Amino acid sequence: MNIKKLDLGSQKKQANYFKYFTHPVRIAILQILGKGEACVCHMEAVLGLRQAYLSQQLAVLREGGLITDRKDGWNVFYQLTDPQILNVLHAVHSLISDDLETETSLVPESCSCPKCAVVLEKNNCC
Amino acid sequence: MNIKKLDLGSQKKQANYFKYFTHPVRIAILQILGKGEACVCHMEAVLGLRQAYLSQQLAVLREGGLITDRKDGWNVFYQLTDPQILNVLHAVHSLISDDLETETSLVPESCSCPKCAVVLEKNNCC
DNA sequence: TGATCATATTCAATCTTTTGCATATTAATC
DNA sequence: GATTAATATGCAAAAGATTGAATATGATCA
Repeated sequence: MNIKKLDLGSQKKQANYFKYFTHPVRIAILQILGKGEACVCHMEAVLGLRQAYLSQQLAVLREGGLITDRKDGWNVFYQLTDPQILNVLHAVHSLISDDLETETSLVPESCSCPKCAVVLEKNNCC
Repeated sequence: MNIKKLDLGSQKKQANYFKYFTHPVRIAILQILGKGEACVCHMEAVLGLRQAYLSQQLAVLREGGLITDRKDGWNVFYQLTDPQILNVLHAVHSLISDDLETETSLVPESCSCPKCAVVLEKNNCC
């Protein structure tokens, strides 16, 4: 039997990329950004997590090139680098969802971040 | 600011599922099975990896429900539980491939496993 | 210029995954 | 029934990821 180890270069790249998706908070962040750009304080409100912790996970995604940031005064707004990232999430979701569970809404009861303030005024909904 | 931690149940499930994809050998296995069922000795020949090591990774995928096995005499043939698993691989591949790299062929120079023996006889190719 | 608000970084403890080695199981053949 | 071929399992050391606490940066406002 021919035992010659392939280098699996392409598979290594893919495996490494998948690591960005192996954390519930990172998935939640990507889902939020899938609906449009958001600042850290917004995610804080939506997810109910401490800022420092979110900032760590955002750094992981930023270093992986999945998200980019844009500074605007006090706030830093993040967005997806490539909307195709959502395809990855959808592929897994449709594979494992029992289609009975209601999708977590990811809508905060209140959010005082600059973006949401406007929306809340108009819609009474973030 | 409203700090009420969501449970992120759906995101946890997804994050856990992604863990099956974070290993180059597991990705290679899924790619091989994407082309049809295969026995362990075939993957051994294709990937040039030791049997015990492959068997460990197969156990991970089996326990995760991504693959199922079928015994046939000396051999155990594996196959994908759900062909949609390939969608996940494709979504990431199209996201990160520079489209210049040639896809690793995953074709062994020789393979004496029962299935390949037949193919090799006919095609001189596994 | 000093206080404050939003966000980022560092570091260490803990937990999980990976890897390699040795050994076990099971079905077929002699 | 002993042997062999194919595959599986258990365990421990090494490597990597997660988490939390403390602290740093940098823009704005008074």
